[in-house]
Amino acid sequence: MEQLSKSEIKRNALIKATICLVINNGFHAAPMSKIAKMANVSPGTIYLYFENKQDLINKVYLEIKASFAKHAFKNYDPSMEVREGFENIWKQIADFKLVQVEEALFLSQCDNTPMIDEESKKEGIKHLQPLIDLWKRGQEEGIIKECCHYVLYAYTVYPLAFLMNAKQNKEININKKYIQDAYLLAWDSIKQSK
Amino acid sequence: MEQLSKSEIKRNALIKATICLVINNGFHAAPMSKIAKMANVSPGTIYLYFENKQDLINKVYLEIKASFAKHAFKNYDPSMEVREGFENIWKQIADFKLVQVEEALFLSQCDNTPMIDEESKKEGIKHLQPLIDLWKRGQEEGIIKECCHYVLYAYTVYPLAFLMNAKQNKEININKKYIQDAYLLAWDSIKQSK
Amino acid sequence: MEQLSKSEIKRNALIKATICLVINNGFHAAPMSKIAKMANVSPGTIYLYFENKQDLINKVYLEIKASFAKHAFKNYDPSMEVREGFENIWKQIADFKLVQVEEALFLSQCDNTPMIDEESKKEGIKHLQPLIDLWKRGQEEGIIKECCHYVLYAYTVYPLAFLMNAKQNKEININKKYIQDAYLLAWDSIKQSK
Amino acid sequence: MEQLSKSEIKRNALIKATICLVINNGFHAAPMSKIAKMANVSPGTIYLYFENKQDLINKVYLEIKASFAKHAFKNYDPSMEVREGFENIWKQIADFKLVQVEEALFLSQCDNTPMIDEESKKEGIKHLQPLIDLWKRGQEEGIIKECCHYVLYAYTVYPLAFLMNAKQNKEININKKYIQDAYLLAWDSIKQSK
DNA sequence: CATGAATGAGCTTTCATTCAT
DNA sequence: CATGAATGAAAGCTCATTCAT
Repeated sequence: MEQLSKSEIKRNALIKATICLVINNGFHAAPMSKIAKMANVSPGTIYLYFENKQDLINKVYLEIKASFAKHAFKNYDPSMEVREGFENIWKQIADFKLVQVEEALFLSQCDNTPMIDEESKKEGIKHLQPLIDLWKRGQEEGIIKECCHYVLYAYTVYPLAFLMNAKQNKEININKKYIQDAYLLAWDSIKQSK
Repeated sequence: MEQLSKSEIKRNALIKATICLVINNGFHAAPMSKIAKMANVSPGTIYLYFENKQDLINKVYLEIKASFAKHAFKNYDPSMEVREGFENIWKQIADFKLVQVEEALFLSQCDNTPMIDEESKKEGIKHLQPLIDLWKRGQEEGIIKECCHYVLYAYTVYPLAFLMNAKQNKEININKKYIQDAYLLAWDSIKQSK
Repeated sequence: MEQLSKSEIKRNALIKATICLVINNGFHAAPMSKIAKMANVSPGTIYLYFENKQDLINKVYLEIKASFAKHAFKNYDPSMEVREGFENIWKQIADFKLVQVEEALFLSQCDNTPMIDEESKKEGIKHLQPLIDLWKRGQEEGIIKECCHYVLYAYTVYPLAFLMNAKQNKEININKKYIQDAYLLAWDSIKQSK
Repeated sequence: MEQLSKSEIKRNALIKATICLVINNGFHAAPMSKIAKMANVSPGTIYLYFENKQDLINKVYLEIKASFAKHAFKNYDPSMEVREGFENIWKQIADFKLVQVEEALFLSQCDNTPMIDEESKKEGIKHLQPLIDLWKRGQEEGIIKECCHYVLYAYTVYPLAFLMNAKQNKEININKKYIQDAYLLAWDSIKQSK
C-alpha cells in the first residue's frame, strides 16, 4: 500500500471536501472557506496546493476523470472481442458510478455546466480513447452502427448519469439485474442490426 | 398574435437574460445586477416580478419545462400506434433542443445540478406524463422493453442533452440525417427485440 | 361630531400606520411602502400629504404632542391650587399614557432618539407651558422644591414613560391604585418638605 | 494596566464606533459601512467579531449594561444601611451617566426602542439585582415605600436619563449641587413618609 | 509549509422617492 | 388627487484571495 505524505493527505482532503460541497450545494454555494473547514485546513493553505478556485475545480475534475478512466479500463484488454470488450468497459463504468457516487455526481455537474475550463474539458475527454478505438474497431467489423462516437457515448455511457442522479434522489433502486437490463439497452442501441 | 403587456415584456426579458447568463457563465456567475442590465431594467425591478434569485431560477425552470412539454406533445395523439407516437414525440423533443437551444441548455444545467428546489423539480417532471403513458402502453403490447421509465428516459431523451452540448461546443454538426440516426439508436435501445 | 373629509381620513390613516409600525418595529424597520400598505394607500400618495419620511415623522410627533397637551390640560384651570392643579394635570397625563398607549410609546421613542428634528422637538416642548407656569407658582408659594423644571419634569412626568413601557412588555399591571401610588411618589419627590 | 490584543483593540473600536453613530444618528442611520470606516476597519471585518448588525447592537448593549452595573455597585456594600447604600448606588449611577455620556445615551435609546432583542433586554436587567435587593430590605425595614421595583426605578434611576438628554442638548448644566438636588428628589419620592 | 485575520470588491436585497398614467 | 411600477443608490453581508506571523 502506498504511503501518503502529509501534503498528499491534505491535498486529498481538499479534493474530497470540494467534491462533497459542490455536489450537495452546487458550485455557487461551495465557498473556499467551507472547503477549507471541511478539509480541516486553513483557507490560506488551499492556495499552497491550488492557484485559485478555478484551478482547484479544474484539477478535481481532471483527477476524477483520470480515476474514472483507470477504473473503466482496468479489466479491458484490446485483444478482447468487440462485444465482450464493450460489456467489460461499460460495466466497469457503471460500477464506478455506483461505488464512487460522489465523484460521478461531480463529473455529471461539470459536464453539464460551464464551471470547468474548456481546456480542462478537452483534456478530460482524452482518457476515453480506448473506448473510442474499440468502437472504431466494432464499426470496421460491422458490429457497431456507423455513428460518430458522440452518439455512441450519448447512448451508452451518458444515460448512466441520469440513472445515478435518480438513484441519488431515491427515485430508483439499482441492483445487479437493473444494471444488466440497462446494459442491454446500451448494447441494443449501438449494435448493428442485421 | 397575442398582445403582451409592458409587464409581460419586462418579465420575459428578465427570463431571457437569466437563461442567457446562466448557460454561458453558470449560476454562480449570473449576478442579479447583470441579469437586470441585460434585461434593460433596474436591479430593484427584478424583485417586482420575482421574490428572490432562487425564485427567479425556479420560475424560469418551470416555465421552460412547460414550454418544452407543450412542444414535445404538440403533434402527438394518444390514438397513435406506439412506435409512431414515440417517433413523433422524440422528434419533437429533438426539435425543441435544436431550436430552443438556450432553453434546452438551461434545463440540462438545472437537471444535473442542485440549483433548483427539490419541489420545483418534482413539479417539472409531471409534464412528461403522456410519454410515460405511451411507454406503459407499449410495454403492455409487448413492443417496448420491461424497464422502469427512468431507464427508458435515460436511453431516449437524456442522450439528446449530450448531443446538444457537443453541438454547442462545435464538436459535432447536427443535420436531418444525424437526427434520424440518433432516433434509431433511441428506438433500438428500448424496443422489445423478438 | 366633526365630519372628516376623504383627505383627512387618509392622512389620519397614514399617521396611525406610522405610529403602529414605528412603535412595534422601530424607525429603521418602518418603510414607507409598509406604512402605505397599512394605511390602504399607494406609496406615492404619502408624498401628497408629507414632503418626505422625515417630514412625516416630524408631523406625527408634533400632532401627538399637541393632542397630548390638550388631554393633559383638559380639566386644568389656572385658578386651581398648586397641589390640586398638579394632581389634576399629572393624572390626565397618566390617563393619556394608559389610554393612548401607541401615541405615548411613539413619543417615548422620539424623545430618546435622534429621529426627530431638533426644531420639531423644541416646538413640541412649548405645549407644556401651563405645567411649567404652575410649578413656578408652586415654587413662589414655597410648596414645590426650588429645582429647574427639567428636574421637576424628570421626576414626575418622565417616570410614566418607564412604567408604560413595562406595562407594554407585560412586566407590570397598572390599575387605579397603582396610579395613585405612582402619583404619590411624583408629588413626594417635588413637594417642598417642611 | 491591562494589555489589549490587536483583536480586542479592533473589537473595542467597533463598539465605540457603533455607540457614536447610533447616539448621533440613530440606529437607522448607522450603516455597517460607516461603523467600519469610523473604526478604521474593512466592512467585512465586522463579521469576524459579530454575527450581524443585530448581534452587534445586542452585544454593545449588554457590554455597556455590564459596565454600567460594575460602576453602579463599585463602592456599594450590602452591609451598608439602606439610605446610605441607596445614596451610594444612586450617585455612582449619576456619575456613570455624566462621565460615560455616550454609553448612557446609547442605553437610553435601547431602553425606549425596539432595537434590542427581547432576550438581550432581559439579560441586561439582571445586572440590577443588588439594587432591587436593597430596596426589598428597605421595604422590610419600613424605610422605603411599598411599591414594586419598577416604580422605584422609574422615580429614581430613570429620571437621570432625562436630565442627561437635556444636558446633552445644552438645555441644562449639571454640577455637584444639581446632582445633590436631584438625589434628594429621588430619595424623597421613594422614602416612606412617617 | 501553514495559518487565519483581514481585506474590499461585489453580491443580493431593500426602500425612499418619482412620474407617467 | 391618486396610483403603483419603476428606479437606483445604498443597505447588509459574503467570499476569493492575501500576507504578516
